[in-house]
Amino acid sequence: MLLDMENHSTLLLSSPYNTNSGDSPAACTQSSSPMPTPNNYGSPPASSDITTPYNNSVCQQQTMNSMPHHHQYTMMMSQSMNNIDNSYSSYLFSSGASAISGIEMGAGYQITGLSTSLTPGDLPDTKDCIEELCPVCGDKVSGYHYGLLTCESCKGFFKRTVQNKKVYTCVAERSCHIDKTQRKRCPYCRFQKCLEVGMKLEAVRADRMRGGRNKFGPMYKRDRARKLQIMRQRQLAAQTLRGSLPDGGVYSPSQPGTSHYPNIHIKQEIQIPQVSSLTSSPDSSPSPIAVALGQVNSSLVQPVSSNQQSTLQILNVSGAHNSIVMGTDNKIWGTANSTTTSPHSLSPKAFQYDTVVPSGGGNTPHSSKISPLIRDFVQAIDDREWQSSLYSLLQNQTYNQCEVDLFELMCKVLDQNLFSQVDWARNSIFFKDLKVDDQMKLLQHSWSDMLVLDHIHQRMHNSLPDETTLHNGQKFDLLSLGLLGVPSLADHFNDITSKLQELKFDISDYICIKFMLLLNPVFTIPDIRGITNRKHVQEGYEQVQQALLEYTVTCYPQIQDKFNKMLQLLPEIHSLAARGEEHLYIKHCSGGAPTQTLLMEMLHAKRK
DNA sequence: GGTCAAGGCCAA
DNA sequence: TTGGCCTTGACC
Repeated sequence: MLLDMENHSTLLLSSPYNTNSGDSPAACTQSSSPMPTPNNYGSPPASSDITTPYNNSVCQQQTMNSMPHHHQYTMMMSQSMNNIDNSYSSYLFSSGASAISGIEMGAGYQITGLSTSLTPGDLPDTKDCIEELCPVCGDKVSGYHYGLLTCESCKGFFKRTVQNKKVYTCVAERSCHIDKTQRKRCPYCRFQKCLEVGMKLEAVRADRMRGGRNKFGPMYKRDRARKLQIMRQRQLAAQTLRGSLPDGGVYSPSQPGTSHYPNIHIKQEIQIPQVSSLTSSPDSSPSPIAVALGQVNSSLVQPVSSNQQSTLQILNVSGAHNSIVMGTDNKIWGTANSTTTSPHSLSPKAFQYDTVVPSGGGNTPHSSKISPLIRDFVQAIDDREWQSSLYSLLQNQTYNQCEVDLFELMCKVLDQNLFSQVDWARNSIFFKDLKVDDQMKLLQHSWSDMLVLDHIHQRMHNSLPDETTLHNGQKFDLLSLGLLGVPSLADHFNDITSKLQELKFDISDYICIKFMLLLNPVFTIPDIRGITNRKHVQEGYEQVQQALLEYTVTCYPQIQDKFNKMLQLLPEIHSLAARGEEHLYIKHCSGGAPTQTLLMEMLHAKRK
């Protein structure tokens, strides 16, 4: 049963959304009745294990195309796609931990006061120097509410909506702009935005108990510490730059979006929302934008607790095509994919080296014989973040949706993976020492290869199934992520995977190959322009190459020439990735793919 | 005892 | 229904 739109026009006219703000008719209607079951509204049947009452919607068929795709992180793209270098550099420059060769006051921070002689000891607290804006409406934040910093108004709105199981309907395009003055006009879009930016349903207490703390307390604390650190770094950078100005100019915060410094972009945009919800913010499973902007230290990511796997319902385990339904916990897969024989195929994990070296027989080397380089690589892997982020995004994007555009959803997941990839690279040895321009060029030429490799890794070593059932009942083809949306590449993909399995491709192989893909463009594309520190890249590549060679010889003596056989598969991976890229590019040019994503920026960058 | 993120209250 | 302010109570 869909809400009758005509009947609701009456409600519409008497709605405060019409009168309180804005001068155009209200865009949405709402119902305060308890949320109906999905079947009441003809939604695709949901899994029986879905316990949340918020999976229902009274909306009409809603595709991702009609969803507000203006994820605010795209607002941070200071340049158009035709200016990929500057645009992408904004992500990298915004890193709190890495090079600050320019200052991009992103993440919604506003400097409201800058001392002219700051020292680490007298830097102001975050409260004194950061004024964040609500990621939902842009109003002033009043504190952490339901997972992230929001204003008091959106806090109350979110609480009422969840507590009272409100059901809203948008009578427009479900992409209503939400800001301080218009937030009342469309509660549907407002609530969608609340979810998009990362407000957490589970933070609203079912028992309505007052006071106390919830499980997010430590996350808020870390988030504060992180923001304070970023703020301090930016202030110090600003101070440095100020000292270099010929006129000794002083930054004036009174001019939004401007600066006296020609190369400093002081943005006064709203707080960067979380692309994914629920587990995404502020740090349990970082959103891609948070990751790419350097707001997240991956080491802070909370692991998915083991008991969260319990409600996973495996609907179908059949050969290589496992199918699962997302439970209400943070776990989406947990069954061994029968196509793999990896000993590490129980669940995504943070790898300890001793668990990933080949075992059994007399060929097992003591881990001390393994290169420290590889040991560090492996121990830095934490696939729980990847898993958690994926789940969060899929859950969030299908929350309260009858039907979503699966291709667009895939693009969003790829985009998120891309942000994670950028963060991984940016914190990686060799790469992190490069100038941002060099980093950009390397990533632009390797991102798709690495996405394909990552997917192979997730399937082989983490039992990623080929399909999952979304909360709204739709099936999502996880394998399409590895194929970059080209189903016809499945055979090629499986062929590569099979060859790697024959070579007993393991975690160490994976991470070394990934590094080699990242650093490889210098050699595969000798004329790549602008790499200023080719020597450093080359040295890094050769060190990883040597470490991998020694590793394969030491640990896999029974596999003849494993090293070279693996390298021979790289062109195949590249070929597959290139076809996927081409497909995505064509889709994008024909308007069939989301715009203003990092994914599309990357696609365009290579074609400049 | 202070902090602060929950829920509650109530005027608009 | 909204949103500012108040109360509560676990955690530090």
